[in-house]
Amino acid sequence: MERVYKTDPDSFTELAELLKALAHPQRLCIVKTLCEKERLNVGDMQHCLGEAQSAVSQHLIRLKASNIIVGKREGTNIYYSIADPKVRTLAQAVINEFFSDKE
Amino acid sequence: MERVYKTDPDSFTELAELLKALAHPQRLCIVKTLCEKERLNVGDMQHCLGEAQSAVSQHLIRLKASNIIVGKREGTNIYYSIADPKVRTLAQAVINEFFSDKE
DNA sequence: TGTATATATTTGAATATTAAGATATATATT
DNA sequence: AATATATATCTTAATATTCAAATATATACA
Repeated sequence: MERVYKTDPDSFTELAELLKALAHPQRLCIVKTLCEKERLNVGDMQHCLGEAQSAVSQHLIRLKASNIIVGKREGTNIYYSIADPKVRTLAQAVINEFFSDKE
Repeated sequence: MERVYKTDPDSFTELAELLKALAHPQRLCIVKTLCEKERLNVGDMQHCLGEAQSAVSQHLIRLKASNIIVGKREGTNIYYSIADPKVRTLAQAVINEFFSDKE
């Protein structure tokens, strides 16, 4: 009996987690905007998303837990930004690829 | 009161669905391999994944439902392949981006 | 027709995700 | 200290995902 190919699903666990964290309309919206704007506080995102405060906050926590964003407190606000260049590149690649050539 | 930005989360619904379908280790494994091999039948994937037949079948159905793959019956086998070039490009971009520069 | 092989579907249980409302915490200002 | 603002956490209910086992279907072949 012959194996046609051999690949290890375990090696995809981390990427699957990352994609899962991105795979939500509001989180994608947050990430895309952060890719463009560098940093935003939660209130700004609420305006953008038209979402309940707790919902936005939970999405941010999810994104932070997946190391997609980081938050920095400044006074009463917390400013979020993309955690690292690699994530930014990946997120932008996905979004651009998807929205490009909608011909 | 001033809006800092305005983006519509709804426009991300479709992309979120796509990413959600990809966001599973075994499905990523399937998709990556299909990107490289053009086409595979279910039995081959089972060998690759080391998964129960029903699990593999259900992942394939999920991927098919999200228009990521298509299946073509040939006799007793069903051969799956990536549904369209755009999905292939996107999937490859994600995977390459993620696994590249693991320096 | 009967049987083997490849694949799909159904079902059920465990777990995860989501959203909303209520409450809590941290900081700032008076 | 009291109050306001920004954000987080907890709780609950609804919904979705996952996997495995059992069963069903489709094709091929004797």
